[in-house]
Amino acid sequence: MRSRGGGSGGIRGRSRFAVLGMLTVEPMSGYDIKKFIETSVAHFWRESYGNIYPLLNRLTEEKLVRRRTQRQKGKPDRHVYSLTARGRTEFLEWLGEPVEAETVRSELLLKLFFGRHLATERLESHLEEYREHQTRLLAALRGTREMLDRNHADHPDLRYWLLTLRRGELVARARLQWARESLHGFAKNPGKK
Amino acid sequence: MRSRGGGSGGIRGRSRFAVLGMLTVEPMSGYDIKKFIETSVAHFWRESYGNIYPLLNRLTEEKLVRRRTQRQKGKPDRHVYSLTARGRTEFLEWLGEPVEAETVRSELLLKLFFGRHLATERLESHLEEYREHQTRLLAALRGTREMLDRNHADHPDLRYWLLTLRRGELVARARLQWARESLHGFAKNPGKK
DNA sequence: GTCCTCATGTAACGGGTTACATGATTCT
DNA sequence: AGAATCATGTAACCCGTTACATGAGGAC
Repeated sequence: MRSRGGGSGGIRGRSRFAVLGMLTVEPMSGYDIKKFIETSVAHFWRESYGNIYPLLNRLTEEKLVRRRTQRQKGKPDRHVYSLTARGRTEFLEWLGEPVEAETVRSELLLKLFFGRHLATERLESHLEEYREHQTRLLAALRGTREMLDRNHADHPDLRYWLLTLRRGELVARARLQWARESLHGFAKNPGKK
Repeated sequence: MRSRGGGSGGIRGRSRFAVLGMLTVEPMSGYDIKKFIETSVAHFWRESYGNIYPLLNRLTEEKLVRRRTQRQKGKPDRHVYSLTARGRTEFLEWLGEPVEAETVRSELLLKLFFGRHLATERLESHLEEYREHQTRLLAALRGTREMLDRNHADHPDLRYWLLTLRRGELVARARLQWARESLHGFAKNPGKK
């Protein structure tokens, strides 16, 4: 019996397709992939180097990507990866499959759920911090959007990138609204409702 | 050097405080905890039995909870856990600490981000499914809210429970709005924007 | 008869993070 | 002088899920 356990979906991890997908944009090194993720999908997806590098090696073994090595002076060799035909096929297959249930976990909500045991000021400071975080996030999203409009107005992926940005903005706004509303609620009625 | 690796926050897992917190509501068995989670915080937190039971054993060893065993006919012994003073203290400590950065990963957004490579119908079906999912979620949240108002109108935790529900509703509505808006966008302009 | 609920637990496994290791170059 | 950027990689380790194992009693 060898198909037990494992995250949420057998042997096919989530990260592999993220990486594969980034390579549909253009050939990149592991380092590039990380940077690109940070400036494009960071609001809904992250990867660490400790995940990316071993992954790229596995993908190379599986012939889903091809590696070209560029020698550099004073720096380690730069490995530029590009999709193979098989890699592209597998990626497209995944892309068409229904989205698997997402595991959501919000530590903030968990803390608020038990908020009765928390001093009102602490509770408010949690909300406060959250509000600030969402504000920063919104600003970052707007920044990204402006950057895209400026630098990538003709990029074939632009439309889809904006789609995800838009969701980020709408959700961040809703969270912001909720944080404000909740803070007002506690300001008016510190002890109880 | 023994404090390497590990999720996001050293040896203190996220689940332990979720479990500890549930026991502030009332003493419960592992089974109860799971059920309670499903009817209260499921929209932002989940736990599996395979996590809960071993966790309760560890918490018992660490003297953060106390176990009472109830014998039953035809069923396994029922273990009812309650917080110890130490357990309560550790829980309250955690409750006051700032919320750690949350890892967000949305497979849907990842797929849409690469949407250029997807046939428009498939892309729409992803959005469609998401829209339905959010609609069901909203209905469930409203159901929970009504249930709370009916059965727990005087529960000391009610206010905080409603707070988390409210966030669930606002965010689900925003996501729903986004899904509709995006579907309209693609209906009008299937090929490109 | 078959399915659901109650009830607890273990084994296997995949996944992903953080910290460490290394080191030249360029910016401040 | 010190920090950040470029660049790749490994080791340790925690976290949590799924599938399996077991079994009585009640509902339909």
